[in-house]
Amino acid sequence: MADMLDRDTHDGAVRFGPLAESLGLLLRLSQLHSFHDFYTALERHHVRPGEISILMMIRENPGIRQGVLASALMIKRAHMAKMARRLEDAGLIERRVPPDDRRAMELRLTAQGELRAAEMTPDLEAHEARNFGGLTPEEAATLRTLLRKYLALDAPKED
Amino acid sequence: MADMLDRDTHDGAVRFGPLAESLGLLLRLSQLHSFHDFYTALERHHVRPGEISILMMIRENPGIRQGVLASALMIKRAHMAKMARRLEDAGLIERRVPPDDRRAMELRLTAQGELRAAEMTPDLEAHEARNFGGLTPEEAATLRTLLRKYLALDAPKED
DNA sequence: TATTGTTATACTCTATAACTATA
DNA sequence: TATAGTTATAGAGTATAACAATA
Repeated sequence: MADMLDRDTHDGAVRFGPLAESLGLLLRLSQLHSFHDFYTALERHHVRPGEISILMMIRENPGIRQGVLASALMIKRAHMAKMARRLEDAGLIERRVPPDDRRAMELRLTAQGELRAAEMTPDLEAHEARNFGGLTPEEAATLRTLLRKYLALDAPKED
Repeated sequence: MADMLDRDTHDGAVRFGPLAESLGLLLRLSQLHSFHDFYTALERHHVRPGEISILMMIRENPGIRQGVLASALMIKRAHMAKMARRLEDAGLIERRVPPDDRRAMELRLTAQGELRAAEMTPDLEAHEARNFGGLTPEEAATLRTLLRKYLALDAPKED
């Protein structure tokens, strides 16, 4: 269908060419695609996109230190500091200086934070259940497995 | 080592919990992971990350219209207008109003743009060849196939 | 009326470096 | 000296809405 195009006047289908083999671009477009649904699904909770994963990760790892969380989520420390402060101001997390290292900052959900996280969970799950794009559930499972391996998510990581 | 954790004082490995099944988060982290290498590999060409895919896409689709390109790359029209203008100012692309629709704007690489694209190609290819993360080349190929299907990249798309 | 591109604005995220207080 | 977190700043991406020209 696209083979009748004038070589120099584009009208119909877009050719990705070698870029269709670019893992980086495919990941970027896939992330945008996924994000679009994510955002509309979670919009009503009035939490910023980046904050949701932080809340959920703190729920899974109570007492996690800011820097550890930042590196797990590939967020810069400087940015994490701002977001953590904001979540504290919003009353969703508590930040506590541990006695053994007074430079550090441990993060935990407050009761209100737990509530908000619980409120968001159904919408998150609905988003995940819907977020298959053109994939079958089995293909989506394979995709997740490959992404985890790509990220070496189970192995310990350096900064 | 991590099994002696107090339920509430995190120190060792980070638990992703249900988030390890979140396609959205996995895509986001993977994209950041990939981008990190991409950025350092292409840094010396002094072209912004977003501009590289635009140049490469115009090379593949000479005469493509701004809006079509924007939707293919999932960039908002307003943003594309700025980037296209910038690339034009840099002398890398030419923007031409087609006679059949004088609202539109067709994009083509200039000679200088072709040169820059050609200069970047080896670094792009080196990045792609390196960008397997923890995957085997076969797994990376499967990952690309799944992402293309997730994106329905071959099928025509709505806005 | 609808569409293409443009401009303007505000917000989010990112990168960097300098700073403090602790270790 | 090195590390954890903070602050400040600049840059890049994104979302939205209002607008002009054209269809």
